Amino acid sequence: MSSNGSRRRDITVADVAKAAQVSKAQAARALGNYGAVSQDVRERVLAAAEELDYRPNELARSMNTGKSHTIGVVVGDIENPHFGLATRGITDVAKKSGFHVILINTDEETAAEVEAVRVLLDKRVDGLIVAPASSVEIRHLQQVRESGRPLVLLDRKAGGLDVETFAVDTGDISYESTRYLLEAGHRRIAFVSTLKAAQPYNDGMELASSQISERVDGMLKAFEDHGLRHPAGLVRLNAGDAESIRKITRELLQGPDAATAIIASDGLIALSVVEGIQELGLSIPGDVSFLMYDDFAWTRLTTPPLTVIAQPVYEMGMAAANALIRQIEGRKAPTAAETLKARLVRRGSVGVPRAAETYNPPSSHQFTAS
Amino acid sequence: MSSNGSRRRDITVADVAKAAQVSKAQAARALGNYGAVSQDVRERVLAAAEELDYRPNELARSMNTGKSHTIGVVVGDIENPHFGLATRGITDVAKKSGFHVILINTDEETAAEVEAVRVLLDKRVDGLIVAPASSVEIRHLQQVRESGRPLVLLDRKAGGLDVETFAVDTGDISYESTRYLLEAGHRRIAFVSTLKAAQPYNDGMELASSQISERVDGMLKAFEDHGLRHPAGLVRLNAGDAESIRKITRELLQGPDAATAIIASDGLIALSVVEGIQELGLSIPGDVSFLMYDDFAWTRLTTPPLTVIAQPVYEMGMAAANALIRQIEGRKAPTAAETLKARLVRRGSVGVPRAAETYNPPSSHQFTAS
DNA sequence: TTGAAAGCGCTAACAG
DNA sequence: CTGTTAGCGCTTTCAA
Repeated sequence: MSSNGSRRRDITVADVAKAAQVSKAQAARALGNYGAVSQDVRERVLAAAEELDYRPNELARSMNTGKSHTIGVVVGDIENPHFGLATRGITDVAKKSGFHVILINTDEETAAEVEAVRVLLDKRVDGLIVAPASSVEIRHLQQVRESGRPLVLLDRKAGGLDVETFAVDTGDISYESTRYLLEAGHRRIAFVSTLKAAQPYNDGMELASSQISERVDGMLKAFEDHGLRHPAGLVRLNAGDAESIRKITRELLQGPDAATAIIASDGLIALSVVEGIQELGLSIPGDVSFLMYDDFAWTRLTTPPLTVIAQPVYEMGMAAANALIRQIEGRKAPTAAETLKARLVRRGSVGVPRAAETYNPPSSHQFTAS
Repeated sequence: MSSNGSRRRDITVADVAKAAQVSKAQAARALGNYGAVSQDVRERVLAAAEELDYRPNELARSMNTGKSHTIGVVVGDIENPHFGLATRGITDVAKKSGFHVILINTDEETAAEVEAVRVLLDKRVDGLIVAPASSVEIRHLQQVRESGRPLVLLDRKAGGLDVETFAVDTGDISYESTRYLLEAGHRRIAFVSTLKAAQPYNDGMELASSQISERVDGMLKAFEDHGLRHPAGLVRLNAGDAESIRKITRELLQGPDAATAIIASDGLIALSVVEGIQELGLSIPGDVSFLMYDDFAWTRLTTPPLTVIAQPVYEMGMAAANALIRQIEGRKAPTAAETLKARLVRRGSVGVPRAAETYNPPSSHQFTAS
């Protein structure tokens, strides 16, 4: 009965209305679940719709209501589990609230991000969640604000932009972690990040990522408070593909001024740094200590298991989505914003540096003190 | 000049037309880049658009043209790097062709998948890429086909559905891997999968996933060709969360009939299985041999590095997206479909089983023969 | 080339 | 409650 075979044209409210012998308006009301419809009419319409296998055209609906029930998400790299998890947090919350998610990848290019935001706006998404590639180039985000469309920032802050932002505060944890390494006796502590920069890092340089700049600052401050100065050349940016990361690792670990500890700025970097260390035939933590951001499951499987900075990434995604949806629905912000705190998980990859052993011999090679 | 301040209403073609002193139709033609427009008009319109900061309403555009330049992607679990990578392949290709991607997660629930497909269709996506949670419950996919909307399957086949499918053929590689283990002397080879099933696995049971059923079949066939019968109780399904996987691992590895080798069906399972093994204080490959599907970077960092079945996941995503876009644009299928082949990467997690050592003492503990 | 006018499928006023 | 009549912003006839 309902097999329309090669019928090309979609069934519309008009068709349903005709079949149910009511006006288009009544059919639409019954179907769209708004306005006033008698029980009788509703039943006839719904039955007809069922019979005809009617499917509403959400585009037409959105055009009228102005709502698409879709939120746009812009991230740097979906392939990075950090964003994979955050995205999962977003989609889980979105689904629960009846929102759909359009995802766009930027490869951490601001140009791609500008384009992505534009496209999403053109598609009339109800709101945007953006993990800005740069904390500085934010004109396009400013414009989103001005357009009045809800916007929430994820993972990174953007200076001078008045937007709800959900980013783990890594300044404190960077400080804490660095102190931990300093107390273990490390002085040559390296930090490796993918952050793109025109020049190699030098002291006091402006970093375009709030995350990275927080981390570097935290590290420098820890040194300072320790009465020390962070040695030059140990903050390495532009750690892009696996090959370049391994190269950086080799450079960091060879020569008389080799680093005794390396901090990897994310899980993808970590993978290549550890590979690089292994390639050099060095052992962790015997020869080099190692610390990384993000607590992925695999970090517990290496020998030794890795000491990591755990970040509530999934929660961050959830919080961002919740906030955005709240904005979309015009509800007020809760009085107390949840805080997203990172945590240092001490496992086995941090030890006492070789040089320190002579004047500060530890009972065990592994460093586990406070 | 162009600061409209608190202007709420969006700029439309009508506004641009007025500003450019041409008809709405002409403005639309110039803006939409179709129809015939004189050089003069085009310039005036474009200038006016620029001046007013006009942005087309893609919804309205889509409603007329029927094309949304958007493809819908439905996967079981974005958090699983397997899909993360595949999704990356899809989005990369999509972007290059000017398509956008709407992503929906199903948690491997068919009900959620049915809903996801419906939503995407309602949103009038130009085409769909689905990684079906079940190879059996495919009515909704059948309906997509019937509706005439382009559809491509990813990662898993769906029996009896005439659809272009991009899935790595894991039957052969399963056979090969099992033979590899058999030749090393293993007889009690376990296979752990997340596949949801009402009952524990028993011989000849119908599996709802083409992937898993291929893998199990390949394994059984290898045993058969070896003149053996695969022992009962070693194919374990329903390996959901980390806890249940560790429990399964413990069960598999304890008692007189313990497995001597475990094959993990994906990277997420692998993580927990290896943890489970470590918790039992067993060593790989000394006490248990281990093999897993998917070659993630971390598998090279464990001690020993893990022997894996590498799958061209990114390529799979790319191929699926290319095929879908080709269908959408109405181009013919290429004569030769690319094949997606898995590859056994022998590293250090497969050895000779304890029992076999007595009558077949290997020179080294590690098994590396062909 | 151009412009007027008629839709796309739906929601939203406005009378009954 | 119900139906009629306008739109939403754009594309697409169809004449001019």
